[in-house]
Amino acid sequence: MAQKPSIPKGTRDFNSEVVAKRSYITETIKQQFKIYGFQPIETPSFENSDTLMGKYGEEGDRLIFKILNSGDYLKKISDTDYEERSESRLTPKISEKALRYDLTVPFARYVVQHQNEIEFPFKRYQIQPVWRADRPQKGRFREFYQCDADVVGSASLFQEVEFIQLYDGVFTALNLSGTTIKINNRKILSGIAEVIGAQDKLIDFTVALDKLDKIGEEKVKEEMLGKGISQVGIDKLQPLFELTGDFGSQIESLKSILSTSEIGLKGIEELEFINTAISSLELKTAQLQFDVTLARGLNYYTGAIFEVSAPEGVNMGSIGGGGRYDNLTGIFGLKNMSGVGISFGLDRIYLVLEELGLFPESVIDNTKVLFINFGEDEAMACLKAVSSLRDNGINAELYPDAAKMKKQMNYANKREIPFVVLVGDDELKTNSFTLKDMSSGEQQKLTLEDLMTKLK
RNA sequence: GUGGUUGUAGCUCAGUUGGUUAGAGCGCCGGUUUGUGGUACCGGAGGUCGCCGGUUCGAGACCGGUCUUCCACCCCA
Repeated sequence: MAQKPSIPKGTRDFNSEVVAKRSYITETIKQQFKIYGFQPIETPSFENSDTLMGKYGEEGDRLIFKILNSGDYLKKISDTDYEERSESRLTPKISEKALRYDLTVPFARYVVQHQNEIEFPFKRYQIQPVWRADRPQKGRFREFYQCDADVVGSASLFQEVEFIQLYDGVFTALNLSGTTIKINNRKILSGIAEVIGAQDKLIDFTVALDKLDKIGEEKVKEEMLGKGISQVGIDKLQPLFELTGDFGSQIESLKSILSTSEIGLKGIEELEFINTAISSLELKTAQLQFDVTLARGLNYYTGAIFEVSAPEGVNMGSIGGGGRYDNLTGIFGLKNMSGVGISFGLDRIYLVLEELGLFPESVIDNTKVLFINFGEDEAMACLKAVSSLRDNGINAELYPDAAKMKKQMNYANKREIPFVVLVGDDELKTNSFTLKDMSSGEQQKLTLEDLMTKLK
């Protein structure tokens, strides 16, 4: 055999069964998106590099797949540029396009570009693949799907409330109960940074705090100290590490820490509003949890931030995330356009549903009946019947060759087709159809009409 | 980007300190059975041992590189 072909690292082929299961998830999500009033849009798989670069931080830029210019892309490079071997100077000259890294930034670009045609507040959803040049590992691919819903043009906190309901709605519809929607507020993080005198180190501070449940209190403090946050400041954080109790009481203790920070108190006020609303509306299967360590890497969030974790016992990173961004369209020149959005990680949700055995049996829309081929005349009669079945929405097929009976039956068996129809000499003469139930082995002679009703 | 791990038949995997012609189970194809699948029995096909190079009289096995798998870190869906 020749050298086997292959696909790039971190990409996957999907067989029919996987496609059926994946589309079960996306259809469920779509349905919920529509119920909440979101309309679909799509954007190109690649954008101009400057649309994407610099929007996800240094780490993000490194993970963006760059597309090499067409033609003789080295022609215009000067000798000095070439000799310098500076990646950051050379890359923009040989690559002017890049694969999209998420759906949020292209969406912001879309809103700014089409602002005059859009009715605000604008509610859109988008289900498309994104690409990241990451190293693959569990639940992590280089090509994966995001399912995003965003609203721009409204600063109302009711949007946040509705998004939490939407999360709950989707996971309930997928029969995935026990998810936890973690919520925090960027303003609270800013407030804390302010109180401990580390406003300028907000990112370092949040990245370190985010690791609390993973590496523990001491290591977090070490990392903060290492990043240049003062010991005095870190000591002020102590109450943070001792936060306990329910949503309400955690917020009360935070209030005292943040009493001197205007922005911090604003964040708390927002959280309280959302929590009160959700408490009175009630969630179906998900649980809303305040998590002060929740940071989320993307630096465009300015208000609420969300992250959804799978039910306890399933080892999987977050299966969804999102938040409020007050100025995302600002980077493309449209000011004062607050937005908030959430994302579902299709590929990870798939892995979770698979692990918990939550896919319904019926997701695969298999052929219902196979007509055995006995020869040209018989096949012709079969095709007529097949056509009427198809007209009635019954998945039917005719075995294309007059192969041996055993081979044809075997095919039906392997494909798990539940019924076969036999039309030979006898049936041709009497204009009838012998229907065989593959699981019981029973068979009976029927008219076309009876066949139709049996298979419906 | 850092560290580890994996690759032998379509699939799951054996293969001893380097030594003849690389094996098993399942699957596949054919037959027993020319209008009846699953079971049984019989027979058969299928491998440049991921790829490139090195050491050796001799490499599936040892060494280097590379690609790939999975995992952890970083970061993230």
